[in-house]
Amino acid sequence: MILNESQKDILNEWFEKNPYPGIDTRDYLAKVTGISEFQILTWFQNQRTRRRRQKYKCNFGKCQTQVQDKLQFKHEEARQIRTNFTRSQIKTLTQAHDKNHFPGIAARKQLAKQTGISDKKIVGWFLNQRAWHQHQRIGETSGSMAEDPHQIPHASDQLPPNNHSTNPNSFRHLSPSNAVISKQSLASALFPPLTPFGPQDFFRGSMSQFPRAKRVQPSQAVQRRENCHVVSIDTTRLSMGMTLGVKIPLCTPNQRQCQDPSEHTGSEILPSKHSTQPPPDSQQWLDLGQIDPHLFLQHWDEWLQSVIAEWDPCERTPVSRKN
DNA sequence: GCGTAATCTAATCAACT
DNA sequence: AGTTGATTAGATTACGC
Repeated sequence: MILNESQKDILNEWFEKNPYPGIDTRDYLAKVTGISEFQILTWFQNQRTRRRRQKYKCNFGKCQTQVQDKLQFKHEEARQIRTNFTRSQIKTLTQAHDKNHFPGIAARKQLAKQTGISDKKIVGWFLNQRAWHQHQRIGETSGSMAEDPHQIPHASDQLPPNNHSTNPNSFRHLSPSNAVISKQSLASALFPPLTPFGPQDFFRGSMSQFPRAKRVQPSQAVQRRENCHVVSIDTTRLSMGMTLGVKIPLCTPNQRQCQDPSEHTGSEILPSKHSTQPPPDSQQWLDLGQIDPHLFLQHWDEWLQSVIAEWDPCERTPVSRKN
């Protein structure tokens, strides 16, 4: 869908006033422009990202200004009133989620019709549900790893059946023994203090100057894994205070295909959007115990140094990117 | 205070220009 | 090749109970 000029004019005008419109403004704009509130939301999100990218290209003041921008508009407009889904709605959504974690537009429309929930809320519900499952899975994996230090976490494991009603994001309340360590801790353990903004900023999402973990779309995951040999590491064995499974590219810095370690986060191993086939099994993943630790450490060191050497803070990526 | 819907950023895609 | 709308993960915020 392409917005026409008058629609863009209206949105741009409102964007100048407030890049963080609340639900009332978005509803109003939806009426005025004739496009959905969800599309308004998406348009503003894309605009913020792209204008920021232009504005702060090669600008180290980004972090500070971003925060200021957000604080300036935050809370000025109300959020959408929190929805309480009914049991039957949750049941319907959960059943759909069991069948397919990535419903397309057609499936969502069907669900919207069935439940009376808007497409936007369905998208949000599935997002939160997947997030909950992902962290639940990691939590279970790290918990079991503690019992069996030889067990390698395989991100390609099938997702467990959805037996709970609704508790996405409750991973935040995992007990310490089960908790997935924060990305900040992971970053501080993985990266030397050469990063200009320190480990705290490294993974801070909106604050990040250094690229955050690169994601792979569900439909891409299988393809990329086939092109890159990766070592799946049980990081609990590295005594670095980490419990999150990390996969490290087993290739030299000159091998361009798999330089970015973040391409191999667990999140990339997702069911294909267009396929009901389970992800390839874990046979392609090498057990750390199968390789020479010295060889591994050498590659690891080489890789780290290459990332640091190649990283230009003015560029958004430490290594070459597809685009 | 807890559970979780809503919202954020960044990365990425496909379709279009 | 650049632009744009859409979708995703992961993180965070904030509302309702």
